[in-house]
Amino acid sequence: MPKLGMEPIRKTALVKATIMEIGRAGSLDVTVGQIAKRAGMSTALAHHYFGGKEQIFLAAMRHILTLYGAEVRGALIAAKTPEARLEAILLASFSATNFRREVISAWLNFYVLAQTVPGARRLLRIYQQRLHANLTHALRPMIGARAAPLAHALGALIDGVYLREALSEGPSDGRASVAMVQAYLAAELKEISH
Amino acid sequence: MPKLGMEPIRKTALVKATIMEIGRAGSLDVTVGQIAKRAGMSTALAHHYFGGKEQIFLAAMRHILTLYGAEVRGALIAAKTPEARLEAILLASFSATNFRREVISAWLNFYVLAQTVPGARRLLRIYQQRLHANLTHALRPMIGARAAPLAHALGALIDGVYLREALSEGPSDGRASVAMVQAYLAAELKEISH
DNA sequence: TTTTGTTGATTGACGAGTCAATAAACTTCA
DNA sequence: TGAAGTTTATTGACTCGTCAATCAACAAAA
Repeated sequence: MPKLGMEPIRKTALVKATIMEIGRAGSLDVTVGQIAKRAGMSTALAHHYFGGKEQIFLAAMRHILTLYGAEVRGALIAAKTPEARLEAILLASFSATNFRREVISAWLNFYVLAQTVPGARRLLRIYQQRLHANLTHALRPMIGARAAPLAHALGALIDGVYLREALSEGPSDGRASVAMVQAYLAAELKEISH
Repeated sequence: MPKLGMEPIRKTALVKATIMEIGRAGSLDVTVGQIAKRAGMSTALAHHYFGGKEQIFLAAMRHILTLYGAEVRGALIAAKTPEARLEAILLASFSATNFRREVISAWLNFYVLAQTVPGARRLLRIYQQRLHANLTHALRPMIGARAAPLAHALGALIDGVYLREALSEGPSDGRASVAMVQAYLAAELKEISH
């Protein structure tokens, strides 16, 4: 019973199902059949809308990156001071939306994907550049030229916290992670200002 | 012409081939055939010695972890002061042996593997605990009770640097990474001592 | 009747693991 | 010493399962 305008509905269903399945499996060893089933349709339909498995993965990755980007942007408009901007970025990075096991697992696997699939690599680069730009922009008024290298380290630290979270047993604690990164930041900032 | 005592030779050949293949593919999507071919033998022989693909992977992971552990231990015996101990750990972590693309890629993929395979998870935990213990031990004389949380952050930072290295185009620069982590450390240490 | 939605069935490829068979080296003991 | 038996090394060929992708066909809306 084909109602029209199914395409966007099916596509978002597939994207969400993909993220959930990757999170469940903990790897990219997820069949189109599993994804399609979770999204409530046949494999053939998944192929019909996306053309192939790789494109489904890329769409899922794009979706996660888009969500994350939107959340950061939203938090940034309310932040007026550099300090507030930094906090906004951190809070968004470790928010309940982004700091969930499935999402973290998907993220980790996208890193793997980016090693072989140019499209995935491009997407990940965009995320890294945006994060770096946001951090640098917030840090520059505070510490000038040393903003760039510190932003670099901060980015690595954030990624590292994500990576470890992918392995931890218990429920993810975003607040603790934010606190840790902020402690680092505070130390670096105090150090620089003597 | 079967000379005896082939088992250890074959096994190490397979382990090395596994690491190289994972590095080449950038993922765990590596067939036993590819591994066996690179190691110069038939698939059947690989199965004969290891029993299955998973065990080959685990052996490769154990090998990497062992190498890393040995290097850290070796660097630590020469280090007498806490500062020297910290530097030793960092230098070993980003040494030419451990900070090569294939090894980093294998490392990243072992994180993925650890999400599903209990054996892999156990191995990775051991690595994390050892790193944490080493860092804490070096830091305690310097900052007492604050050693543990700082070691936690340091571990995450190191992992994060690794993660980013897996994606970077150019050749890996271990020295720059060491410098970055040390800058962080210096800031934290100065902060704590007022 | 053309476009959009949808699926069951099928294909073609690939890969893990098994097996039977072969051969060389070691062991035993008559 | 040397024949008989045992263990270790090694592989080609095969089985069995899985999965991405395709296709033919049907349904309903425009």
